[in-house]
Amino acid sequence: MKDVWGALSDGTRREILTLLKSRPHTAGELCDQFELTGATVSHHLSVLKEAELVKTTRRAQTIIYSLNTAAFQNMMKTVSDFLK
Amino acid sequence: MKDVWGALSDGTRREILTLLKSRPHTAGELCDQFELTGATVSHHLSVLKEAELVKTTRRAQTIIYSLNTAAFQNMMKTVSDFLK
DNA sequence: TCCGTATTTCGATGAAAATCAAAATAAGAA
DNA sequence: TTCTTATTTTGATTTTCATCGAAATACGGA
Repeated sequence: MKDVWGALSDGTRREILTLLKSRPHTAGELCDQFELTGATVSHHLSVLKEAELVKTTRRAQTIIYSLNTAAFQNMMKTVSDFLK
Repeated sequence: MKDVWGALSDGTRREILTLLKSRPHTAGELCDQFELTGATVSHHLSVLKEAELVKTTRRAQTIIYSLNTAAFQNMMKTVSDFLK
């Protein structure tokens, strides 16, 4: 049950977000970018999903992950409000 | 060797930053706000310092911690650039 | 120099998180 | 329904992190 800060604290998860920035990816495509097992990448994806930093849609057997830009906007607002 | 995201992933450290938002505090004053030992709070302060989220000045025996607002600005810029 | 206060560093411990291999689930095709 | 592919879940292991008590350091005052 991770919040957005916890989700961002891991380097692999930040790399995943960077990949998703260019375009949506399937779980398998993301997997291929790392020297990690599918189980591990799937775990990171679930943390990102829990924090609502990514969204998913299913197409046949594949699950497509994409950025939830709203979450980033919220984060910026949080930081911006903090500084006031 | 924690970065800004790692530093923000801990709730106690975020509370420390909130306290520092109102005014600078000595290490001892910050300590008094938590049910944690001085050693533990000192550890959290060192993580925040490493991430450059706080600055310190020494006055006699006491060390005064204050927010480094520039780091927050940088963070906002990073997130903002990411979304472009 | 010796003492007291403030803070940090060290070494150990328990809890949380990352990771893997293997089993389970989901969906479409044969 | 059985097979294949894509992905997740489970259970175990390893690694990282928060935490503590005790020892060490830094500084100013007597």
